Amino acid sequence: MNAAAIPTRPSVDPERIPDDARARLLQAGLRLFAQQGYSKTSTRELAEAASVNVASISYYFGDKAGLYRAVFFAPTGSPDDDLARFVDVELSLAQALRGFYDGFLEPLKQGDVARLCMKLHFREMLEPTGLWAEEVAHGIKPLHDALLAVLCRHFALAAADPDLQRLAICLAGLGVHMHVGRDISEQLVPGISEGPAAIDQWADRLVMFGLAMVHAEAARRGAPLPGAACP
Amino acid sequence: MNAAAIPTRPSVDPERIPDDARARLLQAGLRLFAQQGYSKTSTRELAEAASVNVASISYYFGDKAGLYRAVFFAPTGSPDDDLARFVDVELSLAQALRGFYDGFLEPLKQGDVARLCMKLHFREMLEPTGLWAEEVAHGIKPLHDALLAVLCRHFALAAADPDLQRLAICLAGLGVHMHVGRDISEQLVPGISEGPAAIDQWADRLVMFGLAMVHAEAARRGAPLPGAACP
DNA sequence: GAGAGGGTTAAACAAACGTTTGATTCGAGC
DNA sequence: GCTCGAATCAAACGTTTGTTTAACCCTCTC
Repeated sequence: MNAAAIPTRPSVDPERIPDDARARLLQAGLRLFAQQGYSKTSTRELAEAASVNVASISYYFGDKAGLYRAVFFAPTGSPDDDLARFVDVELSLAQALRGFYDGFLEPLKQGDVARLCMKLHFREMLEPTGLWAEEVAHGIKPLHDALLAVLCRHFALAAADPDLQRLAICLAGLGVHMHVGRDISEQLVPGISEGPAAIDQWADRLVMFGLAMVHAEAARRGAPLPGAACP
Repeated sequence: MNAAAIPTRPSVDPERIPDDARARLLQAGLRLFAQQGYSKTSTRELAEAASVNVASISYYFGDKAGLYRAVFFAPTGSPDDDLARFVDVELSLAQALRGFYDGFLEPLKQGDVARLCMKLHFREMLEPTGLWAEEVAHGIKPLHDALLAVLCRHFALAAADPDLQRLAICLAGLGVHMHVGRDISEQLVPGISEGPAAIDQWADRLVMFGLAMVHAEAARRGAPLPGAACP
């Protein structure tokens, strides 16, 4: 079927939460794709979970891949919002790191939707498709570059060198691991990430650990930062 | 077909590297399952990659899932080896962390086999099946507990509290991220993880960052460790 | 009331899937 | 020379896959 023939979201009323077939398909798609992956989720399973007919998938999204694309790029909180949390030049290093990790952890405090959305994105990490490349370019690369810029500023560097890249990757790694390793952490230490209070405590620790890593890198360079733990 | 009828590995000669159909299937299975996942890999694709007939899969492993199981639990370097690297009570904290992260990073220095094996395991992390639970119990839990024991010793604690658990999870997170986020790191900073020399440099940094995190936690507790950066 | 058209439905489609079958080849053992 | 069993093969099995078809509601418009 011609892609141009696919009907767009009918009657886009931002005021009322839509509960039509299209919305239910997006909802079911997010849950099923995130929980069991693309290939293991059949169109009939999707249709049944959304309480719609199988044909609705191709009717609204062209095909199964179209539904997946729509789910993947569904409103996931603008990446600019995450950037705004920590790029401000007025922010101290600790404040910037706080904003950086808040961007990672806040979705965990919200409902299952945001969590499933994250899981879906991280799933693409292991089986890179075309979508993931786009996500890296538009969602992750800007975040990484922004973090590098913040670090450069505090290190008084004109440009990032490999060691600063490694620091940035490790800082991000702490945040990534909160999502990727969440289930296994819960299995090892039940309740360690359960509830908003626990997430807030994680944020405190991530900031503390991140700060320690930055100061360690500064010390290695022989140029301790102002406000370091040991002046 | 009865499971008991599945022929076990014929003529187990540890001296000679076997190149029979069974071995080639395991090899192809590791590569294909790790690269594109279980569902996206068809039996015909496996058979063609291994240059064997499709029927050989059910002949040697019962079914496709049996081949996957065999690949998953194939000799992946005993978990005890990883433990032995850092549990020695004689080791300093820095030495223990060095051993801990070496266990994570050494597979990255070896050939593709070890790397694919890691990828296969981390893939199970996102779609937990029965196999993953077993891997957690036998491969990851001991590692986590051993790391906790080392930390307890250096912190002079009788038992681990939640904050020590968080520290251990973050320390492990740095190692995990080296595998999970490797591809994307390479995409963000080409060459950052290419070659054994780069991996060694990563090991140095991970130890440094890990040490900084431990010391930060000690400082937070108001009980700096001996040998801290700022006595 | 006739017509139009978006939305939904059950049924059917070809293709691909995992698995099984039965025949064939090969080499060792008696 | 013969048998037996392990190993391999092409072919076919029945199921499930994603997708499409054509008919069928509805609710509006004229």
